[in-house]
Amino acid sequence: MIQLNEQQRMAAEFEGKHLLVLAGAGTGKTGTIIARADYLLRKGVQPNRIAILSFTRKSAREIAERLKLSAPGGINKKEITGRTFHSWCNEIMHLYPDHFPHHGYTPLDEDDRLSAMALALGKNFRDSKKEKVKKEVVTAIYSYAVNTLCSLSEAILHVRYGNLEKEDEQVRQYVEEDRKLIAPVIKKYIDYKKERRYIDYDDMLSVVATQLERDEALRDAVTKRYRHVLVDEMQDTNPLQYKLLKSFVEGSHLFCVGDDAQSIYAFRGADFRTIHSFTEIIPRSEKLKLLRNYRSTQEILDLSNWVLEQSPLRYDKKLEAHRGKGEMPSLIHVEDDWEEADLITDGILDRVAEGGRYADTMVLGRSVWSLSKVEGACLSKKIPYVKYGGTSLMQSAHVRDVASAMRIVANSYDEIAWIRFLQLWDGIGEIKASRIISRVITLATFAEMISCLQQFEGMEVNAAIPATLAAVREYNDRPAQAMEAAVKAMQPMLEKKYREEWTSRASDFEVLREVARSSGSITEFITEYVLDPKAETTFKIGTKETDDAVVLSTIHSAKGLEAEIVHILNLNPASFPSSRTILQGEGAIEEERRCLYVALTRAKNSLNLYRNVRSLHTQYSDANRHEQLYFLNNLPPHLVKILVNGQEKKDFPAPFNPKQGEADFPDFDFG
DNA sequence: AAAATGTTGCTGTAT
DNA sequence: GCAACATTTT
Repeated sequence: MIQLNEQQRMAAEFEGKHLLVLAGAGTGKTGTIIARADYLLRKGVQPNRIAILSFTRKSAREIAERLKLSAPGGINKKEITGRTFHSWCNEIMHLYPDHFPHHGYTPLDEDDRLSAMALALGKNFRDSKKEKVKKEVVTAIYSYAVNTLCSLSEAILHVRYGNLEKEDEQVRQYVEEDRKLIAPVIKKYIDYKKERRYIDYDDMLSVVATQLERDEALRDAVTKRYRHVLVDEMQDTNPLQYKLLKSFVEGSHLFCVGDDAQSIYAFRGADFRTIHSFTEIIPRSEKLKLLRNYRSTQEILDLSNWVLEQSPLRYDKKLEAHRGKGEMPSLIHVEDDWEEADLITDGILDRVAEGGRYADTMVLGRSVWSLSKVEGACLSKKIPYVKYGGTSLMQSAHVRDVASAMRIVANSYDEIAWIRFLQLWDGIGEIKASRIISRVITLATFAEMISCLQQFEGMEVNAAIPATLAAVREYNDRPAQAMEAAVKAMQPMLEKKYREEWTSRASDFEVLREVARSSGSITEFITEYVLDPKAETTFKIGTKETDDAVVLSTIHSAKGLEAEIVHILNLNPASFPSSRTILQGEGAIEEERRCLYVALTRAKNSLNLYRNVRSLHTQYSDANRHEQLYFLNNLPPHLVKILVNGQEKKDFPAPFNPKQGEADFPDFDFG
């Protein structure tokens, strides 16, 4: 059994219909979800009747693992799963295939979705101002509209003109003109998906949410199946996910846990204010608060509270440390990213030399590549680490190459896979590939396709192309072998393409084969892998497997985690908030502030912030504005210890602020 | 004309 | 690590 305080126990053993638990950082949110699931299991609820939902794969996995440790004996622990909203929707489609024509479609990951949108856009798409519109922007607009259930105009206004005055006549005109141009493009993208049997991430939620709302029989069946729906990080629910949950209000029990101050997914359409109105919107629901922080020392919470107080928004939150006083957080002045990485990794080595663990330290960055210098320093100093967030194996070129052959076998309409697969072969480029695709993609059966490729009229087609596909097809029900066949057949080209890198890249397929082994078909493997591509990279010391490793993570992926020592990279003006955010208006800036708050509240004992001289200004934007908005402006001196070159100082060295016309780099000896 | 190779610049956070 | 663009080779 799990140790709980009075409030946590009340939540876990709640006997009413629906419950919302409002809980600040470190008050045991995840623990309460686990305790709730544990309580239900002990009461005899079958594990597959409980859906535990989260927004990131990592926290979903974390919950499942912790629950397995505490779960009572006599139950099948394999059936305990924590899942993302997306994988849950995929499961529902899988369980009730008759209600979903999209069942078995090829899921598009973010890169594929952009490729599909590029095809819909055509080259050189320009808006009414004759500016080139990027596929990324149109995709963001469409995604925002789907996730927030809003109109295309509202989405355009939010994504493209978020910082401008909504009521302005000129702005309205821009939006209207954009809408006229973009609407047909989006229609084309939607038609294209249907034609090619594609389903993107947003569709997975949208299809299931809509079908559940419409189809009473289905809703009955699904709510009977999932009696208890437990939602972690409720503040990150967007309107589409909320719509999905509403189908469960009548037949199931909702148990939601959240914290408005930790909402950092507004970019995905989340609105933390929905948790404020939870009890009004959901009938027969109650609210509970968890107040006491068990994680951090008071000094860490004082700084976190202060950051939140600077916001014009009111979060009605002041965390108090159950643990009492500790060490003061440090704000450390560094010259550049390399010094930053060096200081942090040296600190890790010192601690380990004194008998500490690698796993005591967590390094947080705003983006994945902000972690790269620290990663490099870990590699060169032989520090074991796990890196969360960022590109998974599936996004790396060699895996996509091999997967393309498997995808064609799974879904012969998959044009994006065809393009990639064909261009791997000698002498086939964009033009020849599209010629082949246009003929092959209309054929009804796999056999016809193969024979068409074998005797292709008007062009010499390498016989190895149909041979490869036929070989992969042999193992349709054994994805691990299918992958092996694909790698074998494609090896000569892959070796040529990746040259001396090939040996190290080839070892990735061994890892992937293990994953593939648990899937029953190629289609299933592709779907599961897109939904959970195991994005973490682990560095081991020698060949020894170790679970003691430094954690490198984005702030987003670190939500729900904690560590003794936390380092936060690049806490400079121009980074917090970033120049990009400043252009997006106040909402984005406030989200950025919450992001910082999430990062600060991960620390248990030691919190180290780095202020990096080199990134104090960027070439794009107005340094004054950055200075003005910097989240650590007017930081009261009693909250942090300022360190410059290891010495405690009263203040920072003067910010490096070049006058106009002056070189914007520090003195450098060119001799 | 099409493919292959080289270069530059840029990347938010997640599913 | 890759996409978009530029240049060289087939």
